[in-house]
Amino acid sequence: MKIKLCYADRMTESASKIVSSHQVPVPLPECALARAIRAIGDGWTLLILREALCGVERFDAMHDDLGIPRSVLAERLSKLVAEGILEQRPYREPGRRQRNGYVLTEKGRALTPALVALREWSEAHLPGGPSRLRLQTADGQEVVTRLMRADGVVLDNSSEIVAVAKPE
Amino acid sequence: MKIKLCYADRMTESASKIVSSHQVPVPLPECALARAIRAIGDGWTLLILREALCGVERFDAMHDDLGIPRSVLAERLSKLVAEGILEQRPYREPGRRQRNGYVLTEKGRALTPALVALREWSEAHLPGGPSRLRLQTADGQEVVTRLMRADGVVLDNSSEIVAVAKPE
DNA sequence: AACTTGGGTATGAAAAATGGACTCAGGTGA
DNA sequence: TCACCTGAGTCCATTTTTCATACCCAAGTT
Repeated sequence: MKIKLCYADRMTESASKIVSSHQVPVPLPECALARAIRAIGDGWTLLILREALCGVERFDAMHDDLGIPRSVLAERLSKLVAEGILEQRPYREPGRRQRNGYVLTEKGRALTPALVALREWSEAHLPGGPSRLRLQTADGQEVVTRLMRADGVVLDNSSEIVAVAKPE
Repeated sequence: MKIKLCYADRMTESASKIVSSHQVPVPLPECALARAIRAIGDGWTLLILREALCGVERFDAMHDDLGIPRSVLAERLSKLVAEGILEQRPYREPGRRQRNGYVLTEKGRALTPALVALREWSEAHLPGGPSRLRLQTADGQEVVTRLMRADGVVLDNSSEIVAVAKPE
């Protein structure tokens, strides 16, 4: 997947044609969402982050859980470490030699809301029955995501959201 | 990416070894998050959803914006339509023949919180400067996502979230 | 009739994923 | 000591996707 570094001229030539605030071609390099997708937007990477969120740290455990080819897992793990989303944590079991596991960094843990939102969407809109994966607080309450306005008012899911391009 | 249909035996054999509530290998088919990732977790698909969220409806506009190969775009769009995330909306410009655009269904719009969360993560943790893509309410206030407990209390981002497997 | 345009297909080359074998280091048991 | 085991990878041949470019088609325009 080769993401283009810049938009074609469509934006400039069509800028005056934008009537509604919809139809907003923000150039990819100036879009935080596009950058996030470039960083973690691939199926195996997201599943690896799910494992990490569940506290699975070891190469072989991830390999067994996901059925991912070892070479792909190795490549994705090192990419996530290079990006600062995972870090290696050496550990040793009694009577075993030292090995490294992979755990989320602060930056990696900050992806929790996105993963929770995906989980909620899936439960609400995809077939497959209820999820056995629960994400909860230390005191056992389920965690959910909600859209809010910047002033803290929670939005119901019928509210209209519009995408606009900030003037450069 | 071939996601395994079921876990290896690790879960059953290791079930008693789970000490902390971390290390929770929920089988992939019983995990809503895994199902969401299988449905939309690939880079081009996420970028197409971003276009749709921005109100871009036409094949050629998406092609120009993303630089995606036409064949890949055609394949992804038809998959999204088959999954009920996008729907074709025929339109005709004056003096032009009828064509179809692609717009989000209700199910597709329900992905907004996940995409907003990704955008926020990117702005907070990836380099690249501020995003020009703004998501806001009709009255112009920025929209954000927040983690909450089920009882409505907003969690700050230092709160500990634990993943647990519901008993089957 | 010839030309244009949006919205796709077809095709061959290039890149990535897959699955299985192989490696390597350190610990264990005989 | 030496053969063997294990976790954590690397290597490689085969298959599958992507990529880029060219081509196609239907309706409207000149």
